[in-house]
Parts: sequence; C-alpha cells; structure tokens
Amino acid sequence: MSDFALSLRDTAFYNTSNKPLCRSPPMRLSRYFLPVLKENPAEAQIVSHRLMLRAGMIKQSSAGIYSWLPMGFKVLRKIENIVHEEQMRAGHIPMQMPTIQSADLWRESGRYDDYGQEMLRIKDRHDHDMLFTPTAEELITDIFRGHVKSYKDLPLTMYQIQWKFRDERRPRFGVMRGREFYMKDGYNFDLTKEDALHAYNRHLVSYLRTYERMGLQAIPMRADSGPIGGDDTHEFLVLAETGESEVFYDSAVTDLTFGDREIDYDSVEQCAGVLEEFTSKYARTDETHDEALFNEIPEDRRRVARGIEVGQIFYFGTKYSDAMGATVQDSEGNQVPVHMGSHGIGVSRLLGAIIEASHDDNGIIWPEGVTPFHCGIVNLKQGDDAADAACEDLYKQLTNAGLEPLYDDRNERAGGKFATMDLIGLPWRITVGPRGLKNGVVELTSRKSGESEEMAPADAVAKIISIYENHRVRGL
RNA sequence: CGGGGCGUGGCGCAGUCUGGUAGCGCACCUGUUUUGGGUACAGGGGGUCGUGAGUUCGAAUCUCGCCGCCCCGACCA
Repeated sequence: MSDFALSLRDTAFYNTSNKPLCRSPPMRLSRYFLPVLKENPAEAQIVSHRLMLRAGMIKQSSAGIYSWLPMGFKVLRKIENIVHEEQMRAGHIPMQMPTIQSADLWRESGRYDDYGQEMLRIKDRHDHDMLFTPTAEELITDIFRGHVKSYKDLPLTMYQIQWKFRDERRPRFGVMRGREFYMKDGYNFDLTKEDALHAYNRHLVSYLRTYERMGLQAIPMRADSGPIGGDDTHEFLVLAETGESEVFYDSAVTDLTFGDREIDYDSVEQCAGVLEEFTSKYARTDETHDEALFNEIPEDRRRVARGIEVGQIFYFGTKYSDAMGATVQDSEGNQVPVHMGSHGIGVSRLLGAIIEASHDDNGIIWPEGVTPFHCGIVNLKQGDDAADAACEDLYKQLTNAGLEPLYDDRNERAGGKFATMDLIGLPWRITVGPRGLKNGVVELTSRKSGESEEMAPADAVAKIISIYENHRVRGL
C-alpha cells in the first residue's frame, strides 16, 4: 500500500496535504451547490444523461458541450486521479499539451485532410490555420523528434489528460458522446517492434486495473483502428444496453477479473501473460466480427450484446515517425524510426458508462472507488439538539479520518432528504434522528442493497472507514 | 449530412388549428402548520412566448427567413 499512498500525494492536485483545506469544507448541503431536478429534463433520453442532469452534475452549454457542476466535477476528478495513479504505477510520465494546435504539424502527417469535418478548424488573427485537437500524435512526435536522439533514451511513454474536441455531426447521450470531452491520451516510443508490443501489453494491463478500480468490467475486444491507423488495436467495452457498439463475445470473458494480483510492469512475460489471458477468448466489436470464428464457441457461451467504448490501445509502428522524421540512433550508429503506439481512456465518457452500469429507478449507485462523497449523513430533524449534535460529531469524525461525507443539514423533510440521497447515489448513508438516538443508535444504509443496520455512531464511523480502506481517491 | 420533431418563467407542460395582449404543476420567497420516505393551507415574486421581418386595428397564435435544441439513420473515443 505504500506506493499507493505516495502516488496519492502526487496526484492530489488540489489538496496536497492530508488534511481538509479549511476548518469547515463545503460538504454540508446547505452550503453546497447541488441543483437537483425533481423532473426529467426533456432533452435527455438515456438514463445516465438523465441522472447526471437530475443529480446536478452537469449542465448543457450547447450541443455536446457541458459545464461540470461541483458534484460532477468531483467525480470527474476522482476518475482522472485513478487514471493518473494507474498510469504512473505503470511507469508512464504525465505531461500536458495545448488544446489549440497549429495545422502545420497535421499537414506533415497528412491527417489535416484525412480527418475531415470532425476536426474543429479555427483561424487566428494572423489568418493562420489552427485546430482544436482531437488527439495529439503529431504534437508528441514533434516534441520527441526535437529532443530524443539516442536509443539509450528509450523506452519512453508519456501521457496527458486533457480536453479534446471532435465536432460530431450529432452529439448525443450526454457526456458519452459529447463534442468536447476529457481524455487520457498516451504515447509510447520504442526502439523495436518487440519493445513497442510490450508497451502495448503494459497498457492493456494498466487499463484493466484502472477500470476495475472504478467498479467497472471493461472487456478488451479486437477492434478497428480508424483514423489513428495501425495494425494492433483493442477497444475496452463496458457492457450496457445503451452502448453504441454491437459486441460479440464468449461469456467466459466476463468471468475474468484482475483482482489484487501483483504485476511487474517491466516484465515482458507477465504483461504478455495477462494479455493472453484476457484476449484469447473471442470478443469483438461489429467492426471486426467474424461469424465463423464466433460459431466455434460453444453455443451456450455465445453472447451478442451492446457495449460502451471507454478506451482503446493502438500499436501503429512507424506511421508517424516515418512521416515526421522521428528517428534515433541505434547502438550500431544507424538512424532508425521509432516504433510507436497510442492509448486512450475516455475520462468524461466514463461517468456516463459507470452510471449506465450502476443505477436503479431511484438514481445513481456510485461504486466506492469513484463516489463524489463517501457517505451521506441525513439529519431527520434539523434543529433537534441531540440530532444536530450527533450529525456534527459524525461529520467531524469522518472528515478527521480523511473521508468526505456529505451532510444534509437542510431544513427539509425526511422524505426529501432520502430522495436526494438516493438520486445522487452515495454508496452509504447514515441516518440520524431523535428516535434512534434515544437508544444510542443511528442507521447505516447501503445504497446498493437497500439494507439498513442500526448501530452506535462510533461503530458507523468505524465501518465507513474500513469500507474505504481500499478506495482512497481524492476529488475536490 | 438525410429524415422527423420541438423552442411559452429555473424544470415539466397547456394555450397555436379557430388572432383579442399568458396559464397550470414543480421549484423559489413570506407566514401558519407539519415533521422517521418528496405535509397541508394562505399570500407572493419571476416570462416583451428562440429571433428578424411581414400580414392585421390587434400576433405566443397566421406567412416567410434565420438561429438553437432533441430523436431516427449514416459516422465516431
């Protein structure tokens, strides 16, 4: 757990101490900004979009472009931080590139013309062609070729988490198919194809860990490379009825979990072993589906379903290094083009995918790894001295333990508070009322199972702390 | 981009066909009441009806243009 604690500190962008930033952080509903909607907005068709709007997480600004309201932003940051942690654990180096780039580099690779209308093109005041980046292969290759000259500097993998823009003809499904989206994009540079394939495998492993920490099962499926180009590529799909891709797979793949296994990311054998384990069973999207191969699966294990694409990894060899002259000198003095790959995780899209995979009629059910607040505290009788004091005490103990409770201290009726808590989907709720306090108990309720248990306040705190032992990710 | 639909207070909608100067529910404010799964009553604030032009004594309503948004399809992380 020690490396975990270290990486946590590295990625806690907005609070580098392990203490709350101020004496009274804004985690009381009376002071927070959580504009929940009682009714369904007419614009939202699918459940994740509807729930994100109703839970006050996002507000549409224009088609496919959203403001991230405080609670949505908090989840976005938690997902982002999990991605950072797992990337750094795999040895990849974080950096950041601009959102607006000159068209020149894109002309060099030939993609300025290939990309078509999806690319948002802009002119600056000097009449130069600029664009809002949909991805960053050209820019990273330009950085690489300017500074790396020797094979001794390889392997190298850098990544960023940055806003991207694709001018979709028809944005829809809320953040799942927006025009502006937040994405992790990483790029590996290696001397040989073998090295680059290890980078590919390493990314597959790190992605499996990443999704699992978010409470998701994302199945790697053989896919099509699209405008990125390249030979080897897998997409990671979360099964959901509302998914945009049709998928075909052997049901045995859904039994695979990554669990707590220790992985040495430098070990070629270990990474290749995981790839083999997770990709040997049939699992393909409609783009690469092969009916004959599919029919070789025992009939009772054949599955046709829909999936949400939450990530993709590519090995594309020397496509960009050839086009852009990214070479290094090898040990024999030859100039050789580097082998590259790129890898993406749709960070903002993941919010939609997680909600699609985890909700019920009453609202969202956050997995513990990404929940905006670790638990809710519902005061059933605001203004009652005993109830107020008990809630304050719970709030203090949980925040002192480094957790983020959301205390509903509004002067609302119990029903309204419960409905709000269910809608926003916090995994655990502590319910505090004068009646229970007379017997020295509060109620701890699981959002997922709906089961409640009465216990002393101190026991509830202890239980929440132990539940989150393995899910310490910071948000805002 | 092809096809369809919709723009009326923060949200959900009625009113448009048949022109007469805007209404309901939720939310919000005040008060009383109530309080363990969205209390009840009373009072109140907020909209030049997406936008521009036209027709008319008079336009949310009719005509034409424009803009925006949603859905289906094709396309995509």
